[in-house]
Amino acid sequence: MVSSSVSGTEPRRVTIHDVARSAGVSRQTVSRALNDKGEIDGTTKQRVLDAARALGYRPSRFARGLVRQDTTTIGLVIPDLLNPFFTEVAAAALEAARARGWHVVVYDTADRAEEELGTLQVIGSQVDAVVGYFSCPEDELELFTRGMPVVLIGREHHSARFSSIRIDGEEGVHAAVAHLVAAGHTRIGMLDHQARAEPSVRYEWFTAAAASYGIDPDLVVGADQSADGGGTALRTLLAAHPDVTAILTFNDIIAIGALREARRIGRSVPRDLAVIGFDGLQLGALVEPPLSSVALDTRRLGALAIDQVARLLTGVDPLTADDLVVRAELRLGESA
Amino acid sequence: MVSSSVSGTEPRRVTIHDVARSAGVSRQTVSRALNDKGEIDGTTKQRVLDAARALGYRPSRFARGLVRQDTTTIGLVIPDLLNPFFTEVAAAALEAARARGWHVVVYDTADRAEEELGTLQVIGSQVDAVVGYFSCPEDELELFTRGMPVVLIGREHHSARFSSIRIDGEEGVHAAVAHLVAAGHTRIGMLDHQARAEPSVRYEWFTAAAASYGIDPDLVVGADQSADGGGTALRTLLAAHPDVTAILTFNDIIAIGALREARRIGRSVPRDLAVIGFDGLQLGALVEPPLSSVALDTRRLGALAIDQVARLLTGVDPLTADDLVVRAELRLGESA
DNA sequence: TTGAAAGCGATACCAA
DNA sequence: TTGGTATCGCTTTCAA
Repeated sequence: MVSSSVSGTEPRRVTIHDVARSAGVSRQTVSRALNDKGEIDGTTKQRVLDAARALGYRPSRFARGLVRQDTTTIGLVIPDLLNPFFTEVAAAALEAARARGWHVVVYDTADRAEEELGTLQVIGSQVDAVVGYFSCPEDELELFTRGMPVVLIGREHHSARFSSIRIDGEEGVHAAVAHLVAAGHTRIGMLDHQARAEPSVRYEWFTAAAASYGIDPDLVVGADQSADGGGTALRTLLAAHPDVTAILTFNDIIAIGALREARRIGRSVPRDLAVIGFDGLQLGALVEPPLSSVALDTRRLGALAIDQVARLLTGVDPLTADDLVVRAELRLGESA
Repeated sequence: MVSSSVSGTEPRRVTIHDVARSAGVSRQTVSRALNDKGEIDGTTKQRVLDAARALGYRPSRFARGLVRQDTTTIGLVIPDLLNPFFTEVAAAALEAARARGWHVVVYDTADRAEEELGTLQVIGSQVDAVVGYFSCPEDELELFTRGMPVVLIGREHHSARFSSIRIDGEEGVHAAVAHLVAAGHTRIGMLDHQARAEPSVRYEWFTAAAASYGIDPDLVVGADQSADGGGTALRTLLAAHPDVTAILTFNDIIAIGALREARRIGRSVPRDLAVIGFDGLQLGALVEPPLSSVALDTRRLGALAIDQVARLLTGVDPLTADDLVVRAELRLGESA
């Protein structure tokens, strides 16, 4: 039924003009009929609608957007949609955006910095604002997002050019360590993020908390951001420090991998090894035993980012760094 | 640094015209400078670029799209981004679209049919094609997507108006049942999808396979599409049929819930209860024991959908129903 | 109730 | 190397 180009002829776009001609009216009348404006005769309207349908007419979003400057589209850039943490944030952002009638274009950078730039290049001319995770240098970010509101998530340092939502896990991690200490643990290890050269902020929170309890903070090993990475890291850690009885991890995925590995090597959790993750993924409730975690409110994270975009876009009353914070708190499962 | 409206004045858009005036050149020269065309003096170009920067100029995507009819945006509609199955499909679709330089606007309908229509209404004027899961009646779907390519996923019946990717799990389910039978199981239950009135196609595959082995196919109970739903359903099933020693489930999420419930009630998996899911989620590898599943190639699913969109969009050589199939195959973990 | 004309903000094709 | 003009497809005045 849909007519397609038969003999190599380009299927030239059906415009409002074609509909007008076919219905024997002017373009503006077509516009009225299509947009449900009043001031139009019922019969005429029907005739126009029929003609439009017959021709398979679809208004150009560009032409329409050009005239009624209203549609807002934001670009959401995340490193990996398959990582449940980002998925949760994305879902929250999508929901908050939908509530405002905005569209969200999602870009998955596959965790590669070079993809980020490519994405930004493309995005730059396609969205009204950008929200996301970026690992590329700020000056490049700045270069590619000129004049556009940008809200960074979970990126600690930033220039005045950007808004950024800070993840504050200091208290949560402290509570986690306190919980472990109270349970009698004295040798607490950490499976940190290994990708970056310097230790993560989460590790710094851990060392600070450990210090306040007189715990040795040096039982740390880097882990790849995956379940397998967590398993491998746990093995490495225990090989070096067999006396470790509890671990904190950079995130829940790593923790889940550690859980699995512990089971393999016959360490019962939490009896022989207590495990506390970070992020508070819904996924944590599905594993055995249910994961304890320093949990983040991902819904709030996504909603906050979108809220700030809204403020930036209208220019009214943007939130300051003090408000752009999501605090993590210890949520106990059964793994610690 | 970003100038915003100070005294209630609308922050009128900076156009190419403003830049031209500020740089003392014509609009076309500005366009040349911005788009890296040749035929422009280096000095002039720099002057224009500086002016643009100073003014915070950003080209209108609508105006640009209007004249260079090239950008393609597709709408991806999924019921729930938090459901790992849809996430996997979405990730695959995103990747395939990116490879083509397309943009993907993602809409989460929160599993509600009425949201689907609202989404379609909005989407209709914002994208060039639609890919996704829909549960609303076909005629409504048709109404809201007039003249636009639509690729449905995993929806069995469909009018000629749409393309649809069929999920064929017949052989996979048969293999699953064969595997269970070979292991000595004779009482095999199924935790089906409960939302719909009629039993699912997956259940039909199960009954067909069961029949060929002389297995009673009536040990079925509906489950909510969640881990908790799986647990509840398993409880119900075992209460009615305590002699069941193996189950198939509508999907992996339900299976994972069943796994957890089995553990709670002291049934060891797979010794006391064999479990086989459906979907083959990556998540299945994280639970204990690793889930056996009738696995779908979600990457292919997403890629295939995007491929068909491409064909539909250009009008060349669209795939037929026979090609639009993704077959599921049994992938054994340790749960059966 | 309808239509003519004037934009919306950019790019393309000429001519200068 | 530049600038004028037409054009993309649609909506919005303003007249008729």
